[in-house]
Amino acid sequence: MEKQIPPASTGSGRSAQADDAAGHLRPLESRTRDMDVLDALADMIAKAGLKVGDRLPSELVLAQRLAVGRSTIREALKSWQSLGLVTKRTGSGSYLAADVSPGSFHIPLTIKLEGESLLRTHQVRRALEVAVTREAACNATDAQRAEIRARYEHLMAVFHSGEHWYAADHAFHRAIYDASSNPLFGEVIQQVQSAFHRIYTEPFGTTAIGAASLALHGALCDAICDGDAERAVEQINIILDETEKDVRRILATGVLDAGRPK
Amino acid sequence: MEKQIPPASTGSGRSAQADDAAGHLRPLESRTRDMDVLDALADMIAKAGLKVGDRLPSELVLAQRLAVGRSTIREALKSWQSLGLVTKRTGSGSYLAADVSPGSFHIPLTIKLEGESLLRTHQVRRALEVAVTREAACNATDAQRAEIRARYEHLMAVFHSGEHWYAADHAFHRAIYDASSNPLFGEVIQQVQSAFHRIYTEPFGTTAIGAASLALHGALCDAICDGDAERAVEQINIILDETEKDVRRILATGVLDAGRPK
DNA sequence: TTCCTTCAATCTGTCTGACAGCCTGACTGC
DNA sequence: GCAGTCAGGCTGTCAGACAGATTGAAGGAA
Repeated sequence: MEKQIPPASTGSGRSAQADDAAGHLRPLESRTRDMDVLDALADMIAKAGLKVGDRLPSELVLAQRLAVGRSTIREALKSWQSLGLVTKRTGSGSYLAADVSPGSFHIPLTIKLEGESLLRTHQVRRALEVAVTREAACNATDAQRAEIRARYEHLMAVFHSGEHWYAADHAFHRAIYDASSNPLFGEVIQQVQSAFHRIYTEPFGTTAIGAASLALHGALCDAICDGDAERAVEQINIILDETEKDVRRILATGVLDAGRPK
Repeated sequence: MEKQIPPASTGSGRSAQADDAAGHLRPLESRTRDMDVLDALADMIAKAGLKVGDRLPSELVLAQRLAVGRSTIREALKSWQSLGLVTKRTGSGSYLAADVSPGSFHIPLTIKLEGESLLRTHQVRRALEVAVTREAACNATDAQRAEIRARYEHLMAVFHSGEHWYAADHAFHRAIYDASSNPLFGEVIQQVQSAFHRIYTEPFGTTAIGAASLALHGALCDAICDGDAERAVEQINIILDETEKDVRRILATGVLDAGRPK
């Protein structure tokens, strides 16, 4: 991203050599005060055992304790805020919004909003869902399989009661992610999904998207609980096919709001 | 992430209903001044045609033009900085680091640095690489296939010359991403890879990782250019198997630096 | 007693002004 | 032509101030 790709012509070896040599250099970031503040905050959070939702000390307190100006504290918190690690409420305080353990770091993804973004994010989701489903089917513990089944039954109960089943569906899929023994899959999928929702602002789980696929979740649940990876992958693909049909229908009707996401 | 998952017990339907109802609500962001500034900046960048690497107007100028305090400008730019959209150089200015087109947005990922993070990011990469390889084999245009082959030949030329082939390998894989007709795949993979590199600071492309797989790239290139998706997927899996072996070897020798990434 | 109103303390969002250190381009002397 | 020097511009950081939002507690009404 920050590096220019050399031309494909095999002729000039000099510039390629120079580029390769430069490949050994990493931009040494000038330690700025904000970073020190964030490190200190991460330590504080770990040592104080703060959990998601807890309130951080006020900016004034932090500034005094760390012996820096409030502006510096604010800029540091701004970084975390834009990474989704904290949320700030005017007049109230800063609240932990994610698990900030020292030794966790963050990669921002940039997605361009174009006409087919919905399909694109769905494609990425499919690749990840297939992998995570296979993982879960192969590696889930008995407790995790029981959890998946419990979530599935809860989902069906909610659905048959006629209530909105967004949260229940979310919980079901998340149980699968958790069973995959690789939390990164779940994180990436959830973030991609959140991008999906930001593009198409209508809440997932209404009749618009996914309703047709709900009847198929039972087979997926069974396959995972049986440890049958191939059948599970087959089922998740069928489910995603249904969702993709819905997405294409939405694209065809041109419901996609042209406005940029805020 | 900001929502509590209801307990799996199927007993209480009330809380689940409340959560489902809440699923229809989106957090309405209290328009804060920073956001307005960022919107204005995005417009400015679009209208002025600023490209990656260009310098933004100074904070003072921006503050005066937008009639806000410099603090506000700084906090807004801090957001973009932490999202990797701009880089700031002390005493020099702020520089565009990514394509900030109005209508692009950003999803931050959190990765915990643990012993097996390398394997986890590699697993995610595998899921995405398989998908993107299949896409590329099926949908690449003739020009794109030619580009892939050119990059491959360049890669081999660089390799046989004994120089470092990091950039060339990067370019080869990127040509595949570009041929997939879904730029999102490439973006996600590159970001995951950059996380990989931040964990294991040694540059990819030295003898440590990937050298064994280089000989296998030819078959991958052929399969994609032939449009044989299944063979291409098979080949990329073999390549990733080799890389995974290297990763496991690194983990076994405990080379992973214990320090947190800065 | 219980509920509602009011209020004061607290906190964030924003602006102003200031200063040190870094960067850059132009100038100067050789 | 070239290298060193310097002034101006820019960012990083701090201190102080004020408006608006929030919150919890005190106090009054039913």
